[in-house]
Amino acid sequence: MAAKRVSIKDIAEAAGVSHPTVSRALRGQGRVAQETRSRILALAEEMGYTPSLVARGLVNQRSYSVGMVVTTIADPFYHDIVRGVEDTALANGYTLYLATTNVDPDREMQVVANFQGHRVDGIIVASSRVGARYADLLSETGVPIVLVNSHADHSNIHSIAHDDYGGFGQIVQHVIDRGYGRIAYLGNGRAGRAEQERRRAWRDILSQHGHTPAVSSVGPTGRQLGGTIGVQSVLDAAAAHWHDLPDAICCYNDTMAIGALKILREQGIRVPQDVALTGVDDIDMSAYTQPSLTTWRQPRYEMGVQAMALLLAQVNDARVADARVADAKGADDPSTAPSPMRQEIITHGELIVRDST
Amino acid sequence: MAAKRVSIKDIAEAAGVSHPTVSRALRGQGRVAQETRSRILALAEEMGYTPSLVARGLVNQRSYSVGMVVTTIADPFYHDIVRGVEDTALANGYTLYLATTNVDPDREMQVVANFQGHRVDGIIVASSRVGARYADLLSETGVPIVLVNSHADHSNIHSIAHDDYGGFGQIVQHVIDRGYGRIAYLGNGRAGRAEQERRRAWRDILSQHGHTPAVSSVGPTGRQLGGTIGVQSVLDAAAAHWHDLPDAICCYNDTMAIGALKILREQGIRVPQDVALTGVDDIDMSAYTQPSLTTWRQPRYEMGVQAMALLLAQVNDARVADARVADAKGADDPSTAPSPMRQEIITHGELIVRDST
DNA sequence: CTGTTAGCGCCTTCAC
DNA sequence: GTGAAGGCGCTAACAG
Repeated sequence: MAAKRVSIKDIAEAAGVSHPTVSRALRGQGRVAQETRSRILALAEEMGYTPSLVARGLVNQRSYSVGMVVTTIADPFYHDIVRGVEDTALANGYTLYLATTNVDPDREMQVVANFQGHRVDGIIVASSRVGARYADLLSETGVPIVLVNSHADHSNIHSIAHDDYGGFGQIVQHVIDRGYGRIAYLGNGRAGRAEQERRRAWRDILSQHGHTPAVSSVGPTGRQLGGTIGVQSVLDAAAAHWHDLPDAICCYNDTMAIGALKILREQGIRVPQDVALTGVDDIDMSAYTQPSLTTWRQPRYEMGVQAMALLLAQVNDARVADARVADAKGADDPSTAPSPMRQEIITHGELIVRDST
Repeated sequence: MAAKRVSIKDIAEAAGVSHPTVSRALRGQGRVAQETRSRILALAEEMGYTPSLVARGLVNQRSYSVGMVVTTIADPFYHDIVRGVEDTALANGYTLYLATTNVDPDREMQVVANFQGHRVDGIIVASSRVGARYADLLSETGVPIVLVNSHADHSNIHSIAHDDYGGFGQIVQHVIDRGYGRIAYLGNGRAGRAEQERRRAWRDILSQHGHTPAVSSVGPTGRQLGGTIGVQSVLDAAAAHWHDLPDAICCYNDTMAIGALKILREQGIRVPQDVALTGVDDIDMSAYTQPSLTTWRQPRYEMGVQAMALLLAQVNDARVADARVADAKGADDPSTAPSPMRQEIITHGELIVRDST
């Protein structure tokens, strides 16, 4: 039933001109008589014309779309990143393909293959583990790539990350400043780089202050359930090592801390009187828990914006490079080859002190 | 630098055959000699060929992509819906464009325009208010549409919704069964159909039991902050009407209930001893609050799956219809016109009783 | 079984 | 200023 989509040919016919003229008029490029143009524009409007980005993409060799892969959108950490990416994409005329993978390698492959099939102009991977793991695969597709909170040594893969080491260090420092001595770490067994950085920060800061980073554990996931399971291990380890409760537990993220909070409550352990607790991410919920959570806030939205900006820069660079290659065809001077300097942006967050410490 | 993308022409040349043959071999359609085919397949693999869905889409008049618009992915309610849609899309060879709009009409328009530009094969709108509002706009694009938790009277717009009236009724019934008498409702001033249904259920069930649905209010948003602000209004209204606290407050959703919980706690009001509290959605967090939240769980993932299934059915129907029209060109018998019966699927959830009642 | 021709909707030279 | 070709990568007819 759907009325046949109107094309520039239809408009051309209706206006009594040729398609190229319509094309020029619509895009405001090339010379077109003022009168002709306005007539065409009116006609296009009236006929309900929408340019086909797929046809346009075919000739221009760009799809005006980018693919984004995240592990899961259920993790509040990614919400703002996606928002930042989306807003920036939209503002630049790009539409966003979004795919979630749950750290499933097969799914990841399929998704990237899909993106390639659709000839996305770039891919953003926000997935603390998968990104690094599939860097090779991603890199050989030839599509510009930006990694969020992950990194790879490939020269054509840029990245934007948060200073997890510094941030978590400040949390641990804060806890020490508050006077807590026996400080445990509850990590996320499923995370990659971020987990390593945070654990390392915990160890280093503690050592610098003469404390022993002896008690730590990991939960099976970075979600509430992972927190409940992990905190029990921490308590057990603390009992074994200190024959007592820890003074504080620094968690991988807020969500795990909230899981931990539940277990502590159930065991009659008061926070922060008996045990202090911290998270990371400053998710919405952290201000509403009982007690509210001391945490660390990354500039997530900005990270998303910058990730997309970085991608756009690459896309445009690639086009410039292509043009250059095309111009210089035959005369292949290696010095004209594009030099894609790998760029890595590091962002910094801020400490949010609440009632749990 | 990116090596020129390999096309079927390149493969054809390498294999010493023509492109159409390569095309046939790759798709396993039409007759191709066993030997030729395997040679082509090997070559394609070796040369790293990926079919261009944009070129294919241009000739087939389908993009193998669908657009999904949600108000925000920060609302846990949408996570599973998106997952369901995405999984189903992927399983059927579709890739998903995702756009968030924050109930902003302009944004909504721009996003839909983008989708049209990319010639998506269908659009899913999960946005309790916007969907209904822009039904006209959406409908005239001629693209198959499925509304989630919203509805429109256009014959070509299908929808899938949850039985909010029945579900919320069961929550209220549960609260009554628990013996609470003065039952207030805390709504979401930003929501559309769902808000109306839930409020109506609250009113009806109360009336049926001889209670007066006198005290209610709305928060400015459906998030925690909306809950904090809204619950204060409810308390004020209760004080004015009953000169006392309400016995129970039924909230629009879990997130608002969590906001409310914080205010109640700050005012020394115990849940559920002084006031019982309920939410809707059964978000992850609801099992981890203090006390844990009695709530209602919709089959969200299934809703997403069905929404996509409904869309696929429409897409295929449309194609069948197009074919029929093409066959019958000239002989325009109105009885051969496709009859798109509007389909509306209603799903049902389940009550989750926890400690807040 | 395979090659030729044509065209999806658009843009980009190039003549006129 | 405008129109006439040609082609992006692929598929759908038809020949052979």
